[in-house]
Order: sequence, then structure tokens, then C-alpha cells
Amino acid sequence: MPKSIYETIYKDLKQKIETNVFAYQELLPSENTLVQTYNCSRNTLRRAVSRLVTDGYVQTMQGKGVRNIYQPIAQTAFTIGEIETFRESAARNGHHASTKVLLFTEFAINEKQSLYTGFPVGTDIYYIQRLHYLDAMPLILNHNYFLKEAIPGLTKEIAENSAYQYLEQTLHMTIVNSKRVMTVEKITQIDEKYLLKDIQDYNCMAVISSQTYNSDGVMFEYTQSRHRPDYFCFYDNAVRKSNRQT
Amino acid sequence: MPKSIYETIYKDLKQKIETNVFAYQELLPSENTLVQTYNCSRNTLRRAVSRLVTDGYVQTMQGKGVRNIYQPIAQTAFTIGEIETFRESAARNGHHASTKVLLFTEFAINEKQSLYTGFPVGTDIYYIQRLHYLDAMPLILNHNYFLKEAIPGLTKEIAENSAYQYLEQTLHMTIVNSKRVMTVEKITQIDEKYLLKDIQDYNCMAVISSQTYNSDGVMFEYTQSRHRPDYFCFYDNAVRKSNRQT
DNA sequence: GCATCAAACATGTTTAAACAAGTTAAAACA
DNA sequence: TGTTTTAACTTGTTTAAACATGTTTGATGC
Repeated sequence: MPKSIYETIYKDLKQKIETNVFAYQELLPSENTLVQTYNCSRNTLRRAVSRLVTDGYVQTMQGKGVRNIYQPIAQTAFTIGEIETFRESAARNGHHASTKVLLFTEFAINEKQSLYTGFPVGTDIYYIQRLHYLDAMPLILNHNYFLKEAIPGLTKEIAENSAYQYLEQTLHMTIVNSKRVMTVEKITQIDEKYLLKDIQDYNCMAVISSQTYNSDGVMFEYTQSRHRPDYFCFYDNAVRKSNRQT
Repeated sequence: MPKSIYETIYKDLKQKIETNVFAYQELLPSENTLVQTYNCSRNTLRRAVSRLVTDGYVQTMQGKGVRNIYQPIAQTAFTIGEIETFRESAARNGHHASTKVLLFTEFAINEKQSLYTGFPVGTDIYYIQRLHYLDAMPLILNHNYFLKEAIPGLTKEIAENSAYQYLEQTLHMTIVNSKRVMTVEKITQIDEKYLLKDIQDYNCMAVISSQTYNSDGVMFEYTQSRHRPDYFCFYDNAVRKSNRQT
């Protein structure tokens, strides 16, 4: 339910682009035209358009106009630039997601763990290993480190469903941003056991390590997400800054 | 050379954050304070701050303030969200980059190539294979497909140096955005020959496929960038949209 | 016919002001 | 003392207007 005007316009334009109301490579109506269409100020309209730019949907050209450069992507892609849970991503692509908890435990962070998680030594956390299935096929093995003090009452059952749903809807935590690092790593025994039974000819995994912050500025989660390489696909749109000479 | 006011402020704040003028987890001065500091309007200041948010440098909290959540990252990471050439990325991290052209040829796109590049069948392109070295170590093998009609006079010598420098500074082309897809793929013979002579125990590569557009809305480049897995590292900051219930 | 110039139109930047909404802390009250 | 209310902060949204800058096009003049 979009509250703000610019968000409503953004979604409307986005939907119009996706459904080819505006043709690929064609110019959108000018700002002035759209301002009249939506009966809003130029600033508000421009705010909506600028989000389409960062999404890689359109390209603005000073003096010329705004060109539609949206082309649908084929694969089941995770989208960078926003935080989506596995369930959300699956639903968006019309698939069924399920989760199996392999391990649910808690401990205090030691020195070695502190280095890669970013949690201080001694921090109490829930450590969870979860296997994510897409249509009955195991795709992702997650190692979650949840800050215990920020997530009271987390149980195996909640982790089995959606931890984020619990955080957002029960605890009313607002998840703000997530710093992610993507790497390729050698498979581990546990990867092999759960993810690569049938395909022995891959010896790597796509790994996304993320530190997630809530609206209090607290890093409440560190997760290492290990993806089956043959199904891994990450989509991103990058914008080149203008001033880059020398 | 930043032209606009908001860009100047953005860079100044960014630099202050990086050099710990504002401490980690502390609040930045309020908007009103900063407006006085920089002698600008609130809108301009907010524009600068909003870029810091997408960079993952700060976090804004309504009613509270703006919190510094910047922490330096250890590895030589490529940064998603902007387009950087290999040379630029290397220079930013204090390393020396060099490039070797393995193959420089031209042909017309066939049906199979059309599918993955996005160029129409029959399009004339330059096809270049380039090996990128970081401090004498080969790290990346690039397969470049440049639209011939958009890049007149491209030569092997130019490709040996910086193709983008030629595009931007000689042809005055403005590179705008780049749609990228990241995957993990099996190594090919050519990968093995040039990149993995010493390390036989990896059978995968980190692959970034990108379609790049210029300011005329023309997709002038398709590139498949194959990264040596043990040195591949991609950094990203994701922002969770507020309206995500159901 | 053709180059030149100016007007019209496109997006980009900046300012100012008003109001909305969340947070904090001091003041007022019981 | 302890609760409530208010006031003074914070960031978030929206409007309006002015000017800058790049592009297109049609009128002008030769």
C-alpha cells in the first residue's frame, strides 16, 4: 500500500513500462505532460522517475527526454539493490519456497567468528543453519547469526517459516539496509551433503555474506548464504558517475 | 571536478565519514546544522545525504537523525552500484593494472550470439578477448562485444590501454548505465590456459555479463567478464523498501 | 538551397516554504 | 514521585518558482 505520491507514481510508471504501454527504446511523455497526467509537482514526478533510473528501467537524457530501456530478464534472478527474503523472491517468480532448519543453537561469538561476522567477541547470538528449497529442490544453505538481544523469543518453528516476518510483523523491527559481499568459495562437506548430491562436478559455491541493520542502527544479523552455483543468478543495474576523468 | 553543489557536499561528507571525523554509530550533525555549515538549501543537503544512504555509509532515522554506519571493507572489492573500469578499480586500491589483448577481430552477430548478447542478428561488432592483470597476476578474462557503428576506429592498441578512455575522451561518448548479471560457470579451456595454470583445484569462474548503454540509449557493449574465483569479491549495499507486508 | 539564429521544449540544479510525522526532553500536573 | 502534556527538536513529503543547460526545429536571411 503505497502511502506517498511519488511512490504511487513510481509504481504506476513501472507497471506501464513492464506491460509495454511505453515501447522499448521509445521516449516517455515529457515531465510537463506527466505532471499534468498525475496532477503533481515536477519535483514529485522527478523523484519517481529517478527511482526508475536506478532500477535500470529508463534513461534520462538532458534536452531529449526519458527513454525506456527496460527488457525483461529471463532467469530466476535475485535483484540487487533491495532486500528480499527467499520466500518473496520465489513468490515474485511464481514458485513455491520452503525451508528446513538443519540446526538451531545459540552461543557467544568467539574471536575467529568476530572477525568475519563483525559482532564483538562475547556477543550472544542464535546460530541457525537453514536449507531453502525452491519447488522441492534445495538451492541455498544459509548460516544465520542473529543477535539474541535484538530478537527475543526466536524459535526453531519461527525459523522454519519466515524469520523476517517474525521480525517485522511481531517484533515490529524495521529492516533498513544490508551490506553484502559476494564471493566464490570451495564447497564444504555440509554443502555437498545437502546441496550437491546429484551434481558432483561443481567444487564451488556462490556465497553472499551480509550484515543487516535495523532502524536503530543495530547490526542484528550476519548471514552467509551459500548458493548452488548452477542456479545462482544475481541481477544488478549500475550507473556510471559523470565525473570520472583522469 | 564536481560541478554541482550537492555533489561537492556529498564528497565532503563521504570523506569526513571515511576519515572518522564522524565516529561509527554516532549521529551526524542535523540537517539544519549542516545547511548552515555548507550554506545551502535543505533540499540540496538532503540530496547529498541520500547518496550516502544508497552507498551504505549512513542510515537516516525519522525523528532521530542520521547515523554513521560506515565500516571499511578489507578486501579488494569491486563496488556494485557504479561502473568502474578495471584500471580505475585498481588505482583506487593502490595497485597497478595492465591489459593484454589476446584476440582482436570483428564479425556479424549470429543467432546464437544474439540470444545472450542482446544484439540483433547481423549486427557488426568488434570482438575482443582481453586479459587483465593486477600487479602482474592475471585475474580477469574479458570477452568484449563492441558495437562497431558506435565505436569507429577502435584498434588493438586502444584496447590494450583503456577502451573506455577512448570512448569517453576521444569519441566523447557518455556511458550511462550497465545491466549486469552475475553467475558462476564452469571453467573453459581458455580460462584454464590463461588464468588457472597454477591452481587446478577450482573448476568454476565468477562471471559478470553486462549490457552497457550510452547516452543515446544505444547498447554499445556486451561483455562477459570471467573472474578468477579466489580473487573475486563484489560489494553491494541493499536497501529494503518499506512496504513489503503480506 | 543552405547556413544561422532564435524560440520552444527537454531535463538538471537550487532555493524557499509549508506541512507531516516520529523522537526526545523538559515542563506541567496530579 | 510518577504520569501526562507540551514544546522543541529530528527527518520525510510536497509544492512552487527560478534559472541553467542541452536539443530540436522552424523562421530568417543570404
